[in-house]
Amino acid sequence: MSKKKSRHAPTLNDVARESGVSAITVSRCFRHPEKVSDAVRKRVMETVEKLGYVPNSAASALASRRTDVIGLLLPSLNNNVYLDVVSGAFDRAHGTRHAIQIGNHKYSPLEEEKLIRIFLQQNPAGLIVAGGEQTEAATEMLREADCRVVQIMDTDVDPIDLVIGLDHEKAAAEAVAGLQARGYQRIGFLGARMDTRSQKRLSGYRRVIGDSGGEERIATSPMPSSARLGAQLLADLFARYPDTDAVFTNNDDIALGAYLECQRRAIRMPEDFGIVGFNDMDLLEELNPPLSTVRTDRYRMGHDSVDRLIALADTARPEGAGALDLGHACMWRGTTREG
Amino acid sequence: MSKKKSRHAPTLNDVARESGVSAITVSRCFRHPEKVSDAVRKRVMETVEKLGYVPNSAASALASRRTDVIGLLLPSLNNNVYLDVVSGAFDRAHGTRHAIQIGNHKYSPLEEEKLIRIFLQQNPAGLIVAGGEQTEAATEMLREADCRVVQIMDTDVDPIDLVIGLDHEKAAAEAVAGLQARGYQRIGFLGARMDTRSQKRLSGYRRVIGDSGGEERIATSPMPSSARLGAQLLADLFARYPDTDAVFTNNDDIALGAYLECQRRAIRMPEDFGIVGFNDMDLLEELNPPLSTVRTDRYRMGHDSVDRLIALADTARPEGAGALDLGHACMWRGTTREG
DNA sequence: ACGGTGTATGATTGCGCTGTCATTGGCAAT
DNA sequence: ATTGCCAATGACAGCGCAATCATACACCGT
Repeated sequence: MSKKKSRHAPTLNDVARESGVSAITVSRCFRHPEKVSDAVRKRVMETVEKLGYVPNSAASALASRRTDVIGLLLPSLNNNVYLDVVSGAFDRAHGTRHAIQIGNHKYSPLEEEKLIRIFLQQNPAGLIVAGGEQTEAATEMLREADCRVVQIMDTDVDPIDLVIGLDHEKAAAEAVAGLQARGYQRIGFLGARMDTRSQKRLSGYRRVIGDSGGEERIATSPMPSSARLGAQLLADLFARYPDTDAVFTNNDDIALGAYLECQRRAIRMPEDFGIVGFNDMDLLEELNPPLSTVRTDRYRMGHDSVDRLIALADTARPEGAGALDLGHACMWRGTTREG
Repeated sequence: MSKKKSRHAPTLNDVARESGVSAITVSRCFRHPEKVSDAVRKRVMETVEKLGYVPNSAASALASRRTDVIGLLLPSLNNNVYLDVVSGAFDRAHGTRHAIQIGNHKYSPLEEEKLIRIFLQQNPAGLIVAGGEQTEAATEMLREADCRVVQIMDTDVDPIDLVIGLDHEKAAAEAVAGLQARGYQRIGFLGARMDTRSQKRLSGYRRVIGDSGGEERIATSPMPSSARLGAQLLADLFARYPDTDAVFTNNDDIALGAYLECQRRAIRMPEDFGIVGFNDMDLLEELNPPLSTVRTDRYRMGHDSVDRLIALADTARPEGAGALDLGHACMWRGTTREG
């Protein structure tokens, strides 16, 4: 039985024997390279290369009670917004020993709670949640978790370890105020799905409209956002407020739908009607006229949260939980008049 | 030391003790439920529920030399096409013990080879590759792999276990023939990135144009596709072939760019110019006029490949590798004349 | 009553790695 | 030379589970 086992991946022991060191030293070359002398590490790494050794992550996880998995819990996978987050996260994790594992709870807090439980049970290296409306139990689990947690998308959530996002209320307020500054006076709000972030954008809209003594003109739907829905919402808004002269929308899909509806109705943009979207998906800039929107940096949210998680892995929960505001940028383009 | 350990997830042994059975029986309740009597299984499952036991996947993987991970190797994460695949894969895996792990090789065969090696080393439950242009070594590894492999996107690749996709050459040919049937006579091809699948679409175009004795009018770019590039490619094509009266494009991004460029040039669609895209992303149908395209079912590719992999897990490599053609559908809409 | 057959359950072992603690040897301070 | 200290390395045990083989028992036909 102690013959050479063919077709069998080399183990840590194989590398150790071949390099003339003990197994634990080989292990250290991977986990704590600073604790191994340069000479030995070099020799070991050459053997690793030669044998094509790849650490067995299951064994490592079992022994250390810690996986190299970073969980990424998202509310949707049908949405470009989260695709950008995923893309940033994967780019940062690439080449490290960390793997990103995605969970999709489809905007269901209960589902999210279940996913958090499952993920935490596997002792992830870190967890990224794009939440904002977790259940009590979920929040409690995250607080008790013995891995660092990054909350992304919003900045105004109760922070656990680190928050990376932007202030949706403020961004919306700025967009609406920008519309006013550009001479639009009867500004409406179009929103779909109306999750917590959409609610924040709505309240930013409300604040500015309220402060200026204007009338709220709101059309929303619980449906997921789409261009088609955007067109319907605009139609709905016009039915109720025919003199509306601009809309700020929940997101770019809705904005695009409104934009296309305006084209169908031969409403001139930006002269007679203004539109501002939210997120700045690539396409908008190519339209004629290009669509104004609020740019957000989703890629960086994904990228930076993984980056921080790798840096913070195996550290204790920091005293003061931090917030990293990635900000936003209003992109005033062809669907709004000059300021 | 044998006090009750607080803050410690219950293990299989805890469940076993609590239910009055042995550990292996509890294990069997999860892995091979049919081998346990109903009465015992019910009792065990109640205990599982009561203690909130969740199997430790690292330990399971180590002991069984098999993880519950299904690898999904993709060439891009900046693309709606693959997002749909991901979405389908996650939906199918949801609620099973299987986890999807994504790898993004960014259209680099060498990177893909590296990812395949890393994934295989962890003994995945299955592997999904959206390839078509693997390196020799990569193909060899997949053939030798002791997990089932599903190749998606194309049907005309050399199959390993199972192929799920569509015939891009045929789909393209049908689209171009459709343009001809609708009276367009000087049809161009617009393509970006020109990976293998794009090449197949191009050769479908070439075949039909050649068969009809027409002239090839081709504008391509190695850049990733985008609406902006689509506009440029159309401009390029017009510069060389001013009398072109229709284009079939590599994908919808390019089609959209061409569409917008036509709008800018005030070229009337479908009367004076026809456009057909590829993939059918949601947005197209909302445009004025709605954009004609070839519909492909990416969601189902993701969904079904996970489905098959779960069914085939732990089975031997089938004798005759199968191919599942999900087909396509030409969506003749507003950018092409009536047939 | 008997052996044969099949089903349900258990005992043992080890998967590959890393945490912990022990050991070694070199070197500076005394 | 002695002590103390630190850096580098090693021995050992065990993480939680499932494969394997062993065992117990019910049930069958003869």
